Amino acid sequence: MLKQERHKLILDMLKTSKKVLSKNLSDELQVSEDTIRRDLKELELQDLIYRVHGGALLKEIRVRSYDERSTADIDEKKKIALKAVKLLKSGQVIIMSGSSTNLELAKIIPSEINATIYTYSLPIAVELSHHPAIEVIFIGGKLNKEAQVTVGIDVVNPIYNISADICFMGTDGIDISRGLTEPNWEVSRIKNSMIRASNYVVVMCVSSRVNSVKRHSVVPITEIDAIVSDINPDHSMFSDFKALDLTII
Amino acid sequence: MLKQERHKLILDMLKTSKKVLSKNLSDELQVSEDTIRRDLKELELQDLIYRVHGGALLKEIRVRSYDERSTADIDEKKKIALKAVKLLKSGQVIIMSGSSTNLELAKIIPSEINATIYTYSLPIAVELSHHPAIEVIFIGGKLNKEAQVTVGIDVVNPIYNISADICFMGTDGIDISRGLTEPNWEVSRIKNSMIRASNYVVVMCVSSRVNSVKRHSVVPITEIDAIVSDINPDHSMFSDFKALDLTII
DNA sequence: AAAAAAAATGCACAAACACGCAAAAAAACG
DNA sequence: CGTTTTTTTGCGTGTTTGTGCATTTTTTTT
Repeated sequence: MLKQERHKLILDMLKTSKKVLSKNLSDELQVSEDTIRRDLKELELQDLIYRVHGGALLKEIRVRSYDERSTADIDEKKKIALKAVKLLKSGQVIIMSGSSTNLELAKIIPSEINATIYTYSLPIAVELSHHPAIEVIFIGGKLNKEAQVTVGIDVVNPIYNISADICFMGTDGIDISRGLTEPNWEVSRIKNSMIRASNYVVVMCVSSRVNSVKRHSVVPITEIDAIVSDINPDHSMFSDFKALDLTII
Repeated sequence: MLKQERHKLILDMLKTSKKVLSKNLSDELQVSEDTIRRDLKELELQDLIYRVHGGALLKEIRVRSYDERSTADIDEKKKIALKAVKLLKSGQVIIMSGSSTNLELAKIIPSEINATIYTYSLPIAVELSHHPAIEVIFIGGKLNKEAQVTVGIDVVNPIYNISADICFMGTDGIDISRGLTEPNWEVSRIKNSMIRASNYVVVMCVSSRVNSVKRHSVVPITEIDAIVSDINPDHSMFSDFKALDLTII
């Protein structure tokens, strides 16, 4: 394995797990710890990582925007993103809704994944624009400044022409009888069309919001294929969903 | 086997496997490692591969280019933005192209201005989303990561349905006989449709680029209503434009 | 304070590299 | 067609780079 390959792998690992241990790296990459230390030294010199005793930590490239810092349940959302990223594969056509969970997902997509992603979220598009291999299609429309997503009929129409392999849908409300629900009517219509355009629908939901219902219906629960949450998929909370053949991750 | 044949094969291999080793190549292509090294050296000189000890890797597109470009002539662009902002009035429907000059303009729009702005530039949309009274319509499409704008047929079509009061157009080339020109073909088509959708067209151009011609034509000079530059509007450089009844600001 | 873990340092060695040169191959020319 | 010129290739030389190991120093843990 080439030195640069190792460097890339180390950076990718850091991106997803935020820390790496020299010991683990030497084991996984099949080189001596000395070599790993030299690698980390180089990466530190390039200002790409923050080296500490025992390994290295992720270097925060930029101070993240204010609204992101204040995001509720950010740790839970990062957990969800870590599980969801495993569903991504090269060659897929992907639709991503405009949730903060999806933003976390966008941040940790490995650089070797080569796929097409449709989104109508400004921050997700910005994040993905730094990815070397993802083709980004932004769905235009009137910008909702609060949610930083585009809304309106101009968003719904183009979605009808998409045929996606997988849809990552962030949500505020999922319930066994009422299905997927959403507080904003316009967003509910957009989410509905996104789901109808996708072969496989993954709902990402923090555990505290499972079994909550919002004002506007998006789709019945039967339209959902999988739920990714921050907690153990064997939790009793999900038993009803499992009975309906949903995959819990 | 000819040298160019090898080069092509090497590039093909790189595309599929993302890395090549000099040793393997010399074995597969039946030439000495020295020859392979010379090949790789040439390909590196053409910026097609990233050469490393032991072989070569796929060249990753640096996304930094946009940030680099946006800082060129930044003082001139701020001057232009200061002049252009005076043309903005509440109630207008505005189209903004994706230049760094327009980004500077977006930053200084007074908070009391209440207008609708169409744009296809990611950074401009992000900037405008912080404005309290501007309604932002983002024109979607495939994202060009380098310029951070959307391009393609999906951008041009929606513009035909717009009717705008004023269009702020950043440019790399304006010339009295060739009119507005643009290095990127797709962008030239988008700019053309933007101008046709607008009542009044303002071209913003740093003085050093006045009288420069790029590859693709956007519109003849007669379609332009005003030019905003960083220098004195009475400069002799503009006398020809004035004769055609263009406003110089 | 002692023990353990990790890091720095110096060294050895193999692999990969650069450079010059000459042979071979290809192209250009009369 | 043969000859000259240019390009491409392989080889010998010495140099650089990447890696692992032993030893010492530093940091962390107990």
